[in-house]
Parts: sequence; structure tokens; C-alpha cells
Amino acid sequence: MAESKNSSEKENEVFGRFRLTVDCVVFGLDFAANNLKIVLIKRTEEPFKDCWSLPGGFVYGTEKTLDAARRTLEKKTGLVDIFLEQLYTFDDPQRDPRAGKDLNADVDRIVSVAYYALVSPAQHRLHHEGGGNAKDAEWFAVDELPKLGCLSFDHERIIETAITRVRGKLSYVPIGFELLERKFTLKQLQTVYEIVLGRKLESSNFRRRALSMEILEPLGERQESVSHRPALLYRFNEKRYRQLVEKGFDFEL
Amino acid sequence: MAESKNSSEKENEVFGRFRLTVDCVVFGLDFAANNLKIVLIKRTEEPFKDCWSLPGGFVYGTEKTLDAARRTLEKKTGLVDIFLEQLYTFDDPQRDPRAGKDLNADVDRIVSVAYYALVSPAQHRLHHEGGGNAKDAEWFAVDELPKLGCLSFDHERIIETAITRVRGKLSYVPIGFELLERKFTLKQLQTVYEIVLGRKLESSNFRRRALSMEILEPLGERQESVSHRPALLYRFNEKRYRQLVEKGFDFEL
DNA sequence: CCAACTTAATGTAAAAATGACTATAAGGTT
DNA sequence: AACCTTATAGTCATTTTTACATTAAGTTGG
Repeated sequence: MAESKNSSEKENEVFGRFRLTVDCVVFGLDFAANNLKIVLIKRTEEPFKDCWSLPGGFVYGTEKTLDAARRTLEKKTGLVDIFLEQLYTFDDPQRDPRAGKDLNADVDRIVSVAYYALVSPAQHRLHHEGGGNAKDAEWFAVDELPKLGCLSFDHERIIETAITRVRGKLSYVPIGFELLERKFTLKQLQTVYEIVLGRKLESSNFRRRALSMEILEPLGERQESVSHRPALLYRFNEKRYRQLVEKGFDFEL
Repeated sequence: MAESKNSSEKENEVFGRFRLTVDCVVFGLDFAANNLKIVLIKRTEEPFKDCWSLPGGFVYGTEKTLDAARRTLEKKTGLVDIFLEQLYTFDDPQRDPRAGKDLNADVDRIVSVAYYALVSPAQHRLHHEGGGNAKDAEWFAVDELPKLGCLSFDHERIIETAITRVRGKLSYVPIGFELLERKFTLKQLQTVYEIVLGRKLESSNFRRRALSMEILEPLGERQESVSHRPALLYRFNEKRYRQLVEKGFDFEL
């Protein structure tokens, strides 16, 4: 533990050797239950056997961590082709008990680069035959996560960090659309904001602001098989958004 | 290079072994020159000998990367006790040519966890006798960085990322105060915003917004030895700020 | 000492954005 | 056809923002 050496010794002796892992916090919206959910995996191996954990895994020697995130996410959950963004790097020396043991006998530490993702669960189904050391992938409401102590490693902290990040970004970066299908109604967009931000919004005013940015393209089509007036469908016009950003436009919702 | 193996082999064989470094983007405001500056170090060793680079270095096996950032920053620049926040982790497999060679013969990759810092150059002077593999620390205006190719590794990209982050955060997190001395005038605060955001602001309106948040504590004292009406001095009341945040207050400037 | 100068600080009116609310539209259901 | 539900448009008072004008408080130079 007390490995600190004075500077007269060769510095290289204390440079750490690390293994890197990635962990993914995948958010999805449950319109029915009106809450935000994340994907967790049941661990089948020690440490934290039978505990829930974020999908992820070790990074290969030749791949970028983003690619590792995509690879492990697909392997453990079946999710492919989704919006992924680097969240934070978690490096507490005590965060992973595997360091220095067994397959990791030759490394001092295991550091995790966390990513977060936003998906529409309707368009991205989980597979339930994940191999590797993860048995099953399941959606959990963020305010009903498995009890403390049943989450692996420092994953609870990673999740908290991810929630804070998404809440913070939602209002000034157009990431909310990732939680919806390509075509959506204004009410659905409003619901995204209500659930993530955790408070009710006023429809009429929300509509006005959303439309005033001119990045929502009305599709002419209408909602189908609803037992009330069907809403118009829109899509997020990303090209238009980029053009506006070029001119100094700031998204805000 | 082409180490990818199919999944029938033992996975552990391809799990990478990493060295971690930290790199610090230290921002300071030059009121005289009216621009934003960062600290760069002249490298004295290969690779990138005689090129400029961000202060930083290898992470020890037992320390957190934040501590490594503090340690290397002090060693190379003399800066201590400053605001430091994790920026992003840079992991391009080709980013550091030292991987697999010499002292790093036993690792596949060198990944860097970048931090950024905001300081008041007036209160945090650089020492110019830095040891290690860095000769000299110097302030560079962010829009007059050393020519491309004279910046080490992927440090140009790290700097860009840091600038974008600071610009983005300035308006909704009270980090601008870090660039000022403890006591400051409203005009100085305004200048922080003008320089970082890169546009002029209207004094009267800026004052009103800044004061309306009630996190600036007037100190009674006034500016001294200026050849015009001396401005009142304020300080950022961090305790008050935290109280307000508890109640759901959002900083915005 | 006074006029001129400089920046600080306050005030103000028009314009724009916001919030709460009302009214109407367009479907399905009974 | 009457009614239910949600979509969508519109209204208006209030608040916030913006641009600009005014006054205040110091220094400097004659």
C-alpha cells in the first residue's frame, strides 16, 4: 500500500500498470410507467456474483474504449448502433478488487472509462441470451435500483454521475430525441423532458418553445390508432440543427 | 498490430495492458492582452523533444488520477491548490508512440486522463526551474498556440476539448470566479465572460444579472489606485451558492 | 480649485419571452 | 348525436431582456 518512494529512485518503478474496462449506462424511457430506466446485468461470476452491474468489460489492447463499449454492450445486451458518449473515468484505487489477482495478477489497478447511451426501448430490444459472465439484461427504473450492496463495484456512483449528466445536458443539447423513435409527437417529446427532468411542463408553452427552434420537421403524417385526436408526427432535423449551430444558434428546451 | 483474435481463444490474451498519464489544461486570463491563456511546457526528452506539451505525467500505481494531476502539475509548473476537474480520457491507440518501447515495453497502450484547471495568474505564478523532463513553463494565448506539429502527442485535441468544455460550462456553473482573485469588481467578472465567450457584453445588463443571483457579496471596500471612479469589490459567496443550489437554484450568467 | 476625463453604477422604455389560462379542433366511444 | 379525450391555437398579464440614457465618484491637468 505505502509504495511511495522518494524521487531519487527510478520513477518507473512506481508507474502503475493498469487494466481498463468500460461500463455503459444505457437509458431508456418507459412511457407506460412514466419513468427513466437503465439496463443492468446479473453477474454470474465473482466478484459480485449474482449482483447487478452495468454492461461492460475489459478493453482490448488495440481498440478504442468507445469501440470496447460498443462491443461489450452488444455482447451483453444485444444493443447495437446507438448513441454513446464518454461519461467519466472512474479510477479509485479500491474500486475493483480483481486488481493484482488471478488473471490480473500483473496489474496494479483496474480503471473504468464509463459511457452513457440513450435509446428508445421500443426500437432497441434487449436479447436475453447474453453470454460471457453476464446472465441476463433487464431494465430498472432509476429510482428503484437494486438495493445498495447489490450493485457491483462503484456502479452506483457511475449511475448517479450519468443521471446528473443527462439531466444537465438535456436542456441545452438535443439528446432527448435519442430516447424517442424517429417519428414522434410533440407530446412524446414533452414527456421525455418531464420524465428526465422530473417535473410537469405546460403543453402549450412547451410546444411553442420546441417549434420556435425550427429543428422539428413536421411529417404530415398523424398518429394512428389512438382513441382521440391524433397528433402530428415530427422528426428531429439534424442537418438543420447543425446548420443553425454553425451560425451560433444555441439549443435550449 | 493486427492482434485481433477470434473469441475461441482465451479472452485474457487480448485484454490490454495500459499505462495511464494525466495531462492538465491550465487556463488563466490575461487582462492586459485581453485573451485566454494556457500553460505549456517545453519537452526536454524524446518523443517530441523541444516541442510544447501540456503539463502532466505518468500515474503511479496507488494514486488517483486527480492526485497524479496535482502532483505532476506542481512538479512541472509550481502551481498548487487550484481548481482541477476531470475533462476527458484520450485513448487513441496511436496517441503515444512510447507504448511498447523502452520503459513501457510491457504495456500495449498509454491512455491519458485529461484535467482542466482555472487559475488567476496573478495569484498563481509559474516557477521556471521545473525539473523532470520539462524545461520551462510558459503561458500561451489559446488563439496563438505553437504551430501545429510543435505540440506533442494529441495535446492540440485535448486543448480544443478543454476550451469547448470551459466555454460551455461558464454560463451555468460558477467556474469563472476561479480565474479571478478572491476580491474582484463586477467589471472584471464581466471581462472573464467576455474573453472566454469571445464577445462583448453590455455592462449594465451584466451587472443586473450577476447581482440578481445574490451570490456576490459586496465587500464594502473599493478598488485602489485607479485613475477613475473606483469600483466596489465583491467576492463569490460559495456557501450561499451551495444553499441556493440545495433549493433548486440554477446558476446562469 | 475647476473643468475635463474616465469608468462605476443606476434608471428607463420598448421589445421579447414566459406562464397561466381559454377556446377550438379532430379523432374515437357510447 | 352527444360525449370523452387529447391536440393545437390563441390570448393576455407578467416577467425578463435589450438598448440606451443618466448620474456618480474618482483622477488628471490647467
